[in-house]
Amino acid sequence: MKVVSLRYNFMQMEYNFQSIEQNWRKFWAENQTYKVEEDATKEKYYVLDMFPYPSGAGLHVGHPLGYIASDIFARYKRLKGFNVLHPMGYDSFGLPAEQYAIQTGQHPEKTTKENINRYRDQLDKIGFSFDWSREVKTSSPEYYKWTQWIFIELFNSYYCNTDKKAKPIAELVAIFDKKGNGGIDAVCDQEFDFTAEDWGNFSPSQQEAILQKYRLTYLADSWVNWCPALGTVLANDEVVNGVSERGGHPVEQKLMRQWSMRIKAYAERLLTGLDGLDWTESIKEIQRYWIGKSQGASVFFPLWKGIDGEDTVKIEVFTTRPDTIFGVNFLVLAPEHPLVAEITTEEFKTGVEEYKRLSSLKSERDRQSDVKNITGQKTGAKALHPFTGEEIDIWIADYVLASYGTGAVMAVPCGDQRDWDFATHFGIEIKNIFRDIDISTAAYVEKDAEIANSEFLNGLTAKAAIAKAVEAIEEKGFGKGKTNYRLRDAVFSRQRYWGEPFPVYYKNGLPQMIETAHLPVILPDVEKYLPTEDGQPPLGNATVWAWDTTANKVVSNELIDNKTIFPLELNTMPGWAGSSWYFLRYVDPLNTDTFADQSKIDYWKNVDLYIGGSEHATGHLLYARFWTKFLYDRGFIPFEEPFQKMINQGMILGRSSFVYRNAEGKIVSRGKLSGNETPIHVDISLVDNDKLDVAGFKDWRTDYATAEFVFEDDGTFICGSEVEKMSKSKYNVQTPDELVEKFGADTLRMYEMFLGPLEQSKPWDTKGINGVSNFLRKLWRLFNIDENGVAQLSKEAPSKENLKTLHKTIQKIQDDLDRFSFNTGVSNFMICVNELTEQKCDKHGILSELVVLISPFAPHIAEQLWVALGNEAGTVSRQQFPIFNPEYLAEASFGYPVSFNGKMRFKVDLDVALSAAEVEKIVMEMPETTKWLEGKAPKKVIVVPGRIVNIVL
RNA sequence: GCUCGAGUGGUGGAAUGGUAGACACGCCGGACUUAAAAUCCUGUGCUCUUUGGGGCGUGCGGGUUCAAGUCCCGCCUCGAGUACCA
Repeated sequence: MKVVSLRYNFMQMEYNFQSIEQNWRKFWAENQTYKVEEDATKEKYYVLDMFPYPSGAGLHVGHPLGYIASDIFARYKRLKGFNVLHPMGYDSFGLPAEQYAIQTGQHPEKTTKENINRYRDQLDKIGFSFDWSREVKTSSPEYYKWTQWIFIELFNSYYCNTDKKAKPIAELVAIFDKKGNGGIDAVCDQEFDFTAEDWGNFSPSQQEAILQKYRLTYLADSWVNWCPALGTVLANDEVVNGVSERGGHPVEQKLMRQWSMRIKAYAERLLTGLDGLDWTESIKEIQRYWIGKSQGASVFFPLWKGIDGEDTVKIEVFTTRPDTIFGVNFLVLAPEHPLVAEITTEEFKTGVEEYKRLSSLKSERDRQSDVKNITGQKTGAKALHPFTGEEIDIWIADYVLASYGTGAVMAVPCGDQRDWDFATHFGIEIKNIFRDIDISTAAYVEKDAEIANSEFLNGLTAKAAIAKAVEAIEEKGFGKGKTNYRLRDAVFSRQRYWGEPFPVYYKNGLPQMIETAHLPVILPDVEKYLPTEDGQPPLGNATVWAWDTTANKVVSNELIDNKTIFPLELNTMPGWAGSSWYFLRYVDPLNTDTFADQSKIDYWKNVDLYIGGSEHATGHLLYARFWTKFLYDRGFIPFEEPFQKMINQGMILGRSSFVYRNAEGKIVSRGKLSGNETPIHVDISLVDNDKLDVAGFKDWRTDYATAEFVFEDDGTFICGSEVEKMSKSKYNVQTPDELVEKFGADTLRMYEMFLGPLEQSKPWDTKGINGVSNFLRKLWRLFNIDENGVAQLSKEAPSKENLKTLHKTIQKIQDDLDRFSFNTGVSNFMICVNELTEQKCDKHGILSELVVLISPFAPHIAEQLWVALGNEAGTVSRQQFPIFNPEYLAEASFGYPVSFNGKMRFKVDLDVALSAAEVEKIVMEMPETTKWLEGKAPKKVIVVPGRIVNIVL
């Protein structure tokens, strides 16, 4: 033993990861090793990471987790002979940079640039195989020129329900010119009819107002989530529990004129498209829920007496339970419903006004937390039940939402708990339409009861009754069957500075698109990044922000004459604009004529593997799917789903350390706590294995310099710990840089993978990193590298045992990678190296294949060893290797069944690659088999290739 | 409340219905060393034991199966999403 260890120390070159990694980083950059081009002779594979927002805090160890996994996969695919597109960029528009700008007056572009440089620096150290020549930044004008272009295309499109796709708005206008809008089945805000003649007589602004109801992006007054603290509106996915996702500020409802995206037009396709995607069921489920399809009917309830004899006023409600229509006791409108003011009787005017005022004051959050508080107000108006002709009261209540369905419901207290609560609270009589069901204590919401008191629906249960009710409603013209979606159109305006400017100017109050040839409209400079005094968005501060329609350029505001020079839009686009199509730009990032060259798009197509967090389920992932479908409809791209397979990596949490201060101000060790101490976060760099570096702690903060300590009995100071999100303020941030410095990038890469399943959230912990570090040193030692960096290995033929170890590993690693089990992949390498060490294997043939196999995981050491084996530098990173071909193991292998277990099944060693018939023969001739069969002939013999033999009697 | 996911040693975690706990950390013991570090070796689910071995073990209770961590039914706990959606 002693001799062996001495021999290694004297003769072997140490594994010096620092110089190795530095050299290869340089080599890869200089040789552009990872640059890819279209290559028709190779199959493409597109591996993408969700690009980061470059925040000021830099990367912590959690960020690279997904990047490492995708990098391993990209490298693996390259070894298998695929032409791999693996780019990276930055989602560089966003709130933090702007808030920093407000505080410091620095241009967000400057801080963004600094942050990007820092990110790039950190990323480079981890050995990613990104093709950096394809880098995109959403905040660069060359990029957002095409974001603006997509916006214009959306503006110039409508959604045709007949063909179930988006089409140019010009085609719609042509139809209007010819025959009006009768018979057109298109997605539209409102139902109304006009003839070709009407259309011709409308003024341009009337025409435009109509078109806005069809366009896929449109300007409309809508109820939006307004966040006063951020001074901007937010999309639904940016509001969490009634507060803003960023910063946690309260959000209220406000009616504002805003750009919106007609994503609702795509609701059905966004829903059905999920079926073909290889995503986790949970993300699909979240999207399904968010889209929220429900089938039912919309029913019109005429007013009891038309206002001033007018009999056209009808309240439209949406219900999923038309079978309960005879149980309707009253109607409820949302307080914001447009008809409320109109229908309210004199007697109830003040009450209704007051109720509307109170509910408008409530924030979204109050409205949510107030669920148990039942409120409502009678309007005095009455509607007629369409079937029975009964008079029913119309109420307003804020449990009815203006933005869902029609903003009005038919209340069926016997069959809906909320209606029941409401009726009970206000002492409204409840009609029971269920046979033998007691509804005195609660509504009956199940659908299995027999319906009674309902004329033609009597005796039916829900399913049949719904169909029959819809039939009757349609037949009598009271309404029609309808599908409703919870998904709402997405607000697209933000009252911010640091975002894409709209390519829009206003002529007579009507929005005009700037022609593509004159894009991009570049974000102007402003003095202040805050809203203007009169409440305009920050772009209201810009002095050069008007559009000259003759020169086609941005000019000074002073020149605005509304004849040839017009004001430009003051809002900017939301953060998700740029990220909704960036995967397309990577394909051809420098193109100035189009968003990407058609032939390149045709070659690379959509993303094969997308890795990122699941927090984007209802935001980015939905919007990107929407835009992709739109671009597909309009013939710009040949696919309609952007991300075929997706893996969601879990969050890496921080492990915070605490010291405890007692009432006397002493700092107490964990073992000496009495329970009355206050925990204080302490920087984790001062703590090793829960042991505090007391001297360092005293230096850390001046107020601790003279602190008194209560130590453990053995004189050490032990910290407490807790798992929390990694954050600067908790002093628990571990940067990858320190670990790369200390252990090397290859160790970091493998350790992050070794931590556990990729999808799982887990606390960061460096306890086990030595294990990986030892493993790489062991691997290095196997190669017996001499002073000149050359591997001293035997050219002898490998032993059967050597081959078995290698082939088993090749098989397992492929299995692991194909099911994205990177952690077991690392383990299998460890097993392999342990076995080869034990076998004292120094065979060139075995070890060179091992290097290839391990290169996706630990590319730096693999390159070094590859060269040490006498190969050309850089080739292991790009070349195709036959060890991954299915034929390889079949040809090279030898196998035999190893274990007999149970009565009918044989587990066979993994590296068996004999044909099924051969395995069957061997197994059938085994003494155990013969004994078990007792002379009977088996009915069936199932051989799972190379794995398991089942014998069925 | 509803929907989805997960519960395995001291720890992170392996395991296609087929020898549960691979691999790693940690720990115990040993070798080498003046010493430390590094390295290497042995052991390590719990438990009983006459040291041969035996019993019990994958949140709980049932079931299917020759065989269940894995499949089915009912609970418990934790996590995620969502929340008056008519």
